[in-house]
Amino acid sequence: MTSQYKASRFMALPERPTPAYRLSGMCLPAPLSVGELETFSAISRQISPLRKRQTLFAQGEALKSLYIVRCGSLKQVYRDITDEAHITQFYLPGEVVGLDAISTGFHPGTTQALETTSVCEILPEALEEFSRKEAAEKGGNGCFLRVMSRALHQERMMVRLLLNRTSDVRLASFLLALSTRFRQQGYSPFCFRLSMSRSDIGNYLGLAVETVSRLLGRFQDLGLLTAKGREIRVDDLDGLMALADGRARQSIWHAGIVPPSSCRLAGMPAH
Amino acid sequence: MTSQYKASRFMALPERPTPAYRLSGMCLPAPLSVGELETFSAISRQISPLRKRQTLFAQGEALKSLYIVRCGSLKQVYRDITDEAHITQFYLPGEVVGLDAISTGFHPGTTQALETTSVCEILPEALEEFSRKEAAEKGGNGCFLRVMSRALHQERMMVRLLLNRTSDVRLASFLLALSTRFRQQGYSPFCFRLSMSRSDIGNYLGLAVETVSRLLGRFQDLGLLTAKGREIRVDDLDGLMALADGRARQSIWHAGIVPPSSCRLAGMPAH
DNA sequence: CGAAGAATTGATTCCGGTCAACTCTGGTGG
DNA sequence: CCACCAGAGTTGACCGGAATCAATTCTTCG
Repeated sequence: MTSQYKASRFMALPERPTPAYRLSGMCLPAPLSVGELETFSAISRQISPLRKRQTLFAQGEALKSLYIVRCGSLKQVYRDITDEAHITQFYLPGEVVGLDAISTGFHPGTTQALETTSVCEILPEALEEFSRKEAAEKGGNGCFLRVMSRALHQERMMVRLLLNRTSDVRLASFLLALSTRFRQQGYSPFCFRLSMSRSDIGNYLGLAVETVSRLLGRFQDLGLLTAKGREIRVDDLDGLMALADGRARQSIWHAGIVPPSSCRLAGMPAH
Repeated sequence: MTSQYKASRFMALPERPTPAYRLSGMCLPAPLSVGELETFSAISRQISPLRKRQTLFAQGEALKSLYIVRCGSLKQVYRDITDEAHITQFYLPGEVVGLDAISTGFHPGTTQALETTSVCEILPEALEEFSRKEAAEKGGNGCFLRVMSRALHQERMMVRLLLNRTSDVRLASFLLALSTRFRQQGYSPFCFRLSMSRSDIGNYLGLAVETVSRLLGRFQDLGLLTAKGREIRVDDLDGLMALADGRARQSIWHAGIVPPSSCRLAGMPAH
């Protein structure tokens, strides 16, 4: 037992000792790796697909099972005491739904399908059995815990992303995250369909719908992408990434193309 | 085995079936309950206290142990690729430090003491042993997982808080969270000392230092609290809570007291 | 088709960031 | 002991980004 081994006891599969992470692509919870997915598949069972707008569970409902998204997508909506709705997560294929209910035993938000969506159910008995076995083998440091830790970390990065960043950076990061996810699922990272509305995106990113719309228009003017309704085609991935990493020269409104009238200075006397 | 029991298998101690949570008091990771604290204490060992500014571990360092704060406080600083520092957490007594390192095996941020601070170390061997036992007993649904789930949930609430809320709501929520924590630790919830600087608070909440300073002044004018340096006295807890829950009548700048000059209109010709 | 929701576009407002000057505090050394 | 200084905190003036309000237009879909 080397000291190297000792030091890495908490580790699952050491991924990489990255000292600093990029902000871009941090907008969505990390999916399970292929190996993890297989593991969980073994203890889960498919349930009949959800139609658009159908809910998987409602806010306040007791946690019965965890779920893994197979295909399609869901949004988790948390309604606060002032009855305002906040979208706290989008769940895409490969992601685990329900982790945030474990502490209280009740779901903190309603989760509903954005399109026809199929999920697998991880029954508690199966998970229990699985955990027991895993714990015996690896000392309680199983992939379940790892998934959770990753979600936690992602969430912290998300806070940072949304906090000090301008609207353009937020949206660019979000789109890149989606693009990455689609690539991981074997779809084109350049051409995909948004399953969520503009207002869902705005809500999630803390932006007004109008801002999302304007930004998409602006990205198009800059040649970064083409948006037709909910169809997105990424034309300049590097450009988008530069934007998302804050590495763009200046505000996108001053990057050559004519700014919209509302941003031109109202030439007021500088008395 | 009733269906009630079955439905609550994932649950630890069902806390309450709250359908909607308040945003206020969601600013800090939940501490361990007394029971959990005892449990972990049994498998941890005290290490020599940290002096102010001393680091517990640095960003990128391999995860060796988890820690529980005994007394004092720490901040976790994440430095991004543009070398900007982001405070991702404050850790107060009773909180577990290091959970977000489990997925990669490396700490995503430097963690340093804000004041003289003592922590307990949870050695990996002890935790392993503990988890194994717990898994055998309760089917892998131990308090460790619960702590993590809670942290995840807290983090999501935090995002919501920072995202759509105005600066006054953010700061009020933050102060209330601190107040609550002090009460839980047996200290006065009305009278406490901030261990972090104004700029730390600003960084954490995504506000400029100046804004934090102005808001504290404003809160004082409104009779919500008294701030003298880092000493805080809460004078109107209900008022603060109303503010934090967004249930305050209107913007705090229009609540009677004279607004600062910079907010008065500069009477410019409206042509 | 017609109605309801989604998306775009324009005009205006305002919150909070930035820059700048200043004060206050605590720590250090002559 | 006090002078000095650096960092923390406060205050003011100004400006810009994004919210808001408002008016259309474009999509779905019953």
